[in-house]
Amino acid sequence: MNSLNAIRLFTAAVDAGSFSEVGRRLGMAPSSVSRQVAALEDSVGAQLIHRTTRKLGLTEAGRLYFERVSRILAELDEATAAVSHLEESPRGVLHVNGPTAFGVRHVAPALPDFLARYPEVRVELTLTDNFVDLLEVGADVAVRVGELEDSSLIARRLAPNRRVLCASPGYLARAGTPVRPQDLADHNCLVYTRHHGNVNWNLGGPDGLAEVRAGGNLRTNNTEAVHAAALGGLGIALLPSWLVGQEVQSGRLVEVLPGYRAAPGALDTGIHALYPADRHLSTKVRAFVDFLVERYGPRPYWEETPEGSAGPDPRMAR
Amino acid sequence: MNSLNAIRLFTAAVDAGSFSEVGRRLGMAPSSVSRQVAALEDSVGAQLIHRTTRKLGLTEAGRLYFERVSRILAELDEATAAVSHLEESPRGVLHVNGPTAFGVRHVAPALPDFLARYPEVRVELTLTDNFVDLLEVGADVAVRVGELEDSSLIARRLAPNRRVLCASPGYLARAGTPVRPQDLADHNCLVYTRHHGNVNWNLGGPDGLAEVRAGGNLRTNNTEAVHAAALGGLGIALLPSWLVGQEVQSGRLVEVLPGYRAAPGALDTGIHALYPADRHLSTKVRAFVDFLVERYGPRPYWEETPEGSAGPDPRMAR
DNA sequence: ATGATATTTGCACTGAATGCAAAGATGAGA
DNA sequence: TCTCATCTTTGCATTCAGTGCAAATATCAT
Repeated sequence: MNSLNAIRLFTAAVDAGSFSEVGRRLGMAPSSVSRQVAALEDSVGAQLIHRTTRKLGLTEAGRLYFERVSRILAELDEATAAVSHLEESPRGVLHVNGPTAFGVRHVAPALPDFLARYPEVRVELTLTDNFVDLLEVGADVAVRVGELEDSSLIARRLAPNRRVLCASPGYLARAGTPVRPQDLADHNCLVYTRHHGNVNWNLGGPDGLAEVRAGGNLRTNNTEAVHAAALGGLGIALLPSWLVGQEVQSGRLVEVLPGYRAAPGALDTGIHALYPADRHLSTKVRAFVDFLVERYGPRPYWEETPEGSAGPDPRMAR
Repeated sequence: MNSLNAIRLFTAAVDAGSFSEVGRRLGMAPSSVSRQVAALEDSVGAQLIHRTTRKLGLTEAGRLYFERVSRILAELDEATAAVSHLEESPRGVLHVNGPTAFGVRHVAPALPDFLARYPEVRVELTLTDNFVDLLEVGADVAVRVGELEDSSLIARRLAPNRRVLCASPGYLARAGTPVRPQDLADHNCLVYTRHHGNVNWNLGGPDGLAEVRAGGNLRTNNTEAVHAAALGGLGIALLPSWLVGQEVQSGRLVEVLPGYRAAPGALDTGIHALYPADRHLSTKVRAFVDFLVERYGPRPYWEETPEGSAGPDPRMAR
């Protein structure tokens, strides 16, 4: 098992023509150089350098070894430089993982700006709705909405995840607009069932928490289906603001009971970027997470209401 | 300055998929593997492997580094193997240096047998009459006749260097044959002058040393010239046996005062092979020197006389 | 839930690498 | 020819990196 340092000293000695000169250039004792080269010769089992007090001369074995090894050292340095280069600035392929609904609406639209800012980065975006192991899928960073599995990953908060009640103007015109949480019992509530059961909506408002039994003629485990049904005027839905915010702004949906929000629960811990807790966080991951934090900001664009501050204190949902 | 061992452990970890497995295969503690890889990551400045308690996953930097580095490691092992291979058996180029006269007569004629025995060796023979630095000319081994410069070289005795008196039959018929050393004063002595001066011949015989003033109408610093003159019948010469031995055997020259030899002096220390005093003597040099020792033997073929043991005890010249 | 196994870190220890000084060797120059 | 400067090598004490063990923490399978 020959040491890399010994090989470097050997080539340096060939270049310099003297062990002492190598010591001078590299700031070490000539005896150390001598011993390292001698150890290398022992390890390869052949004399590499003929030594005289005054001159060094390469053996045939030494000449052969030098030619091959000096090229190899250069390649090794090059490989190290290439890896270090990767971390000088955001560069290379960035694997991003996230849920489909959020990814389509708020990650993919952000990528043009991100890639414009970092031209040497290429993004591979994989959108999956089941929680995947970052290592399994080979992702560098994941965007997660809601629950954070406890793991060795680092979570950086990107935005709050607030759920609001909303319905289409058509439905409200037909069925009326609730003014108190209890009124929901008389409405067709479109229920997203994460797992079986749990059909109650916990709403927080000016007068504290109110648990409302939500029921109607649609229950599904797919948020998009709830969304589509609400847009179609089927009833009142409890949906995340990032999903309906812009439709509320455009008027295609109307916020119901605007003073009330889903009480913070497992689903409402916020939107986070997750990445491995490595000692060396790659610059491309850091750049991407920073970019998302900056883009969503403390108050994401999907939260903005046309009237200004119509909603309750946004800190409530934190 | 990254350690070669760390790189080997890194690639081993990628191959094995686990630090513990590497430890098991290489017989070391998993913690050592972990630390070496961590140190490598610090040295290149990038995370190479994502670690989980259960799985290892390559970073993009790690993938890039692994691809390049595993090939480089293979090349390095190959280079080491190539050098070691050189020393498994005599192989490669053997640079031989020697004096012209001896080389032409006794080294070059030996090479066919040597090369036949060691087919993988190629010989580069350089014959020079001035003493050269082995390192300067890049020689692996030198054959030297006579004086040995004191140096760090190892000298292995190949044969004695005896000088004998001889003349052509024609000269002796014309000028008579001396029977005592003192008779040489009346003969035309062909003098080889190593440096200026020193025209006396010190002869050893049955009755001890005899210093004879040698003089004649030819003095030269070239042994070959003396040789040619003696063959031409100009006079009596004191020449090394390796130069005239076979001509004495064939009768073209006749030994004069056969009981006397040049007394051992600087020129008569013998014929030696010189090679660097390296800790690793290359097999090709050892093979060549052994070959010459065996070929010349304790009594070189040029010393053999037709009558058997006509000359004095050959040990005298030692 | 529990057990087996994974990585990592603290800690003590061993061995390799280092620098310094001295010795031996060689070439240049007086 | 002698002396000096400089080179390589070796002995010796010291330092530091690398190692193994044990404990802590984390994850997957049962």
